[in-house]
Amino acid sequence: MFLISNKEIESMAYPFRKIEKKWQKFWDENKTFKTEDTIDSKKPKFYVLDMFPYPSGAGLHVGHPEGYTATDIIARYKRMKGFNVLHPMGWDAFGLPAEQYAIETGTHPKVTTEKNIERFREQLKSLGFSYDWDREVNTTDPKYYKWTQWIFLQLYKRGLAYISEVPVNWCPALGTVLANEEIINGRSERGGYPVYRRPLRQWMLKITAYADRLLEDLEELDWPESTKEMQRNWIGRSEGAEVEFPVVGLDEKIAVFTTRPDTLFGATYMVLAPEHPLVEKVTTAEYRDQVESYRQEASKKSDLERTELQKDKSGVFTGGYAVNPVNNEKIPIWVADYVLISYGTGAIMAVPGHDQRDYEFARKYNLPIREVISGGDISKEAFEGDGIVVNSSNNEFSINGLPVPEAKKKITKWLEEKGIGKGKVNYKLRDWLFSRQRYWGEPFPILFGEDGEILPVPEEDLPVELPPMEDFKPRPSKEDEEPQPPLSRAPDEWKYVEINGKIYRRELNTMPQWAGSCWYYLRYIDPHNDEKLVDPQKEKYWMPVDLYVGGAEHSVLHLLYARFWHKVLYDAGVVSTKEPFRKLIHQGIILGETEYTLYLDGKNQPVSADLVTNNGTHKETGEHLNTRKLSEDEIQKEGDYFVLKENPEIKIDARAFKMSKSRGNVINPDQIVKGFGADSLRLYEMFMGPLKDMKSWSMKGVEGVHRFLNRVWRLLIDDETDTLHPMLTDDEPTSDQLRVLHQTIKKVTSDIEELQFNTAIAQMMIFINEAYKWSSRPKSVMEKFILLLHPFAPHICEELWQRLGHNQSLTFEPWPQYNEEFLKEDTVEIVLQINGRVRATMEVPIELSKNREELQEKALRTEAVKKRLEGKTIRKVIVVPGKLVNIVAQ
RNA sequence: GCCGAGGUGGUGGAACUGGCAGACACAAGGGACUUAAAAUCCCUUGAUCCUUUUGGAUCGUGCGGGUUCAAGUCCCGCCCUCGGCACCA
Repeated sequence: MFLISNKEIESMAYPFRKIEKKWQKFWDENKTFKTEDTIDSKKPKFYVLDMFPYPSGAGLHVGHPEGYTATDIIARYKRMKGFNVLHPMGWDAFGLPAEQYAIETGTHPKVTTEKNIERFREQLKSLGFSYDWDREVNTTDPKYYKWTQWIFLQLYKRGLAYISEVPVNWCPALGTVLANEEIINGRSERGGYPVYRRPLRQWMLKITAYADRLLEDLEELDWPESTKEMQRNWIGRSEGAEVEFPVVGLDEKIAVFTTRPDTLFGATYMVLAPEHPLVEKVTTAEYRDQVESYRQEASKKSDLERTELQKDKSGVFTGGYAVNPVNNEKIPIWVADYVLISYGTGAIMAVPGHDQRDYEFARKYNLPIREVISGGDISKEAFEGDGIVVNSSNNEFSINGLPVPEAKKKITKWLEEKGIGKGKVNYKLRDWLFSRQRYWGEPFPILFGEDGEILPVPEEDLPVELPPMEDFKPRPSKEDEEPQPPLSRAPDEWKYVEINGKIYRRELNTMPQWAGSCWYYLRYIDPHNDEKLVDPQKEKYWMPVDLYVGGAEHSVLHLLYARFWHKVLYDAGVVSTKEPFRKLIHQGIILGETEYTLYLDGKNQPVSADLVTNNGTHKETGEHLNTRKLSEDEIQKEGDYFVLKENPEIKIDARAFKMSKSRGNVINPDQIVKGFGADSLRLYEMFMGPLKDMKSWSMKGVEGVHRFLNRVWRLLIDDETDTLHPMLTDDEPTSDQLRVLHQTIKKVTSDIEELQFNTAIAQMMIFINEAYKWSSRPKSVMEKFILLLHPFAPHICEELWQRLGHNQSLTFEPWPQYNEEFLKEDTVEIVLQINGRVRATMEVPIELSKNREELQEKALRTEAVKKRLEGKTIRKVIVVPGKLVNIVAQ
């Protein structure tokens, strides 16, 4: 066995460790990337922003540098293009992730947060990102959250922040309430704990007041269509009517919202949500017990259970009746949890003939089903499509014979005239639940008097600092107890404030994680301003953000909240743009290496993958199967599947998985930087595939780009002497050399503009492959190439630039321009097709390739073509100048 | 179920407004250098078939149709994967 040591591998590679340290130190000491505070308004600006990270205890993972490298390439490129570039970084350090980590490790969040930030900063610096570190922000810094609190006060002043006792999503395991957006399938997004509904007094932000503007202004944004669509769905605007149904025997009316007022005559019963306040009044003595127990039952269910059981609708009759105002029909009132208290009015008119949910319910409980729109077959299913209205008239009014859209208009107008209803717009979007029963968040700048008076903390007293507390942990509370936030255990000096002889108590809840990240992009513009959130002159110059890169998981939460706050600040005159982020890109997630998995049964016999369910059990026997990872030489491809080499009957599962600790497929960037260098990591992350796509990691791929950088190095540096390579010359470049160079300039430039970094790198590889064939390496050509490579692999380029005799960083060197003259080739290859199939090619001088007649003639004179055309009649000849000649013959 | 994105060699991926499918890289195979290995350099590499060779033929971008001189790209119908939403009245 011949083993080689790491030392030896190192000696073969270019000295990336030395180089990267050297230039990181240089950039740091010289503040190379500092964006001047005084604005040079003669220069065009470019604001390129990353979604700032939660400094988690796990440190950076390979997903972070993906987006960060992309933005760094843009930042470095734009600087060379003469732009004034703002490229900052900071920390989203409040909130659940940081706090959970603190709880798990039993250390105070302030301590862990500081430590984690330290580590993140070091890791980011080790990757050579060109951030202006003088603008670093930290959401947990009182100087920062002073302004988060200030924004809250603006919201409060405008009536956009209010306290309300509403049913909230209570997560006992986390000891806090959560926003709707933080719940996935009835479980907390963080940790996956069950969530229950319970009423609590909470701060709410009136995002619904901005629903229309949030929807409309999406139009002008250069964002992924899928993200815009998600926000549209989340806002969920629907037009319809609100109609009032009087309750029989009571002086009460039940208001319902419907998008189908045209089906009013088909309403045969009503349903109230279990939480609806009128349930008690409507319920008759006879039905009280069952209604009560149904409500009890429903309230105990978590959201998860309520949605999981959705297939089987349940409900109970209240004994009460309402009157359908269009036909004075007496219809029964039911309670069912398929009606949600939080949408519309919490009550519906049920039209089983034309709504599938009502249909199922009516079928189950034998309620009448009536057709009022023709076109379907309501004996089989509800007809929800457009049709012609039938059976819909009373003595003074009819919509019979009208198509659905017209019927809607007509009946809405009539309802308004009669005062029994009106046109209405409803949103799925609900007000933003803004309180958390947690320690690690911004305190609210709010005081309560003994009489319940709400007193905002005066602006000059901001920030309200978080009190230092040893015991910061949330207390999971019992279901029936009022939750006690950690701040309730704060010292009395903090909790109570005396103003004009009156004692006030501070708000004890804290703000949610999203508060600090809603506006951080503004603070970067003017990070040290103690007088203002941001100086208006600077804001006007830098906003909006020109490019924002971050994960698609923030499509709704962060990006919707930030837009909301931005619009409020716009109305308050703090910012000058309606929208914060002009262009948005989501980087795709990076999966672990592809794994080939073989399934084995209890007797250790292999089981073909098509017999295995998603949960890893046998489809036929239900047996839980073991797995074994296979190496690539144990498998082969057969048709669409991978199979076992030694037994091709057995199909193999070939998949890449999300990186996770438990799976053990997590790639740590530090380890890549150590083994191959930051430049290799950056280059590989960009070379993997299109930025937006999901892709899986490959160590071999990293080695590949590392080899490329080695080739770049050795093209310029003689390994033996560690000096400039003897083949470097001051010769005039040849036209061939200029052509490849200028093709590369052109391709790399346009690819960077379009964020297609993988193909830009491919072109640079082509250049290097070509350059190795040359007998001399003109310095002027090599220097241009180094400038092109620089945004991708800055360390190696700075070093080579310096060794080529420059004593300034290349950061502000002008970006190379390509010259169309050099791209021209003397001849062009023209493809000759016969009946659409390529049969030959011919070289023609460039000027001739534009001439249709000559091309056609020359093509027909070509031997190979003549041979093929023997005995055939030419029907047609298609000539595409500069490309091809296609001869159609029979 | 609904909405969005996507399916191209052994792998990751290229292909401008329809004009030589598979750039670039990885893997694999062969060769050079070396006592040997590593590193490096050169060559081959979609599949099947024909030919002694140079070379040639046929098929091939999820599946089935269509438009066109020409389709990965356009149109119609379907299948699958990923992401999101999901009693929203």
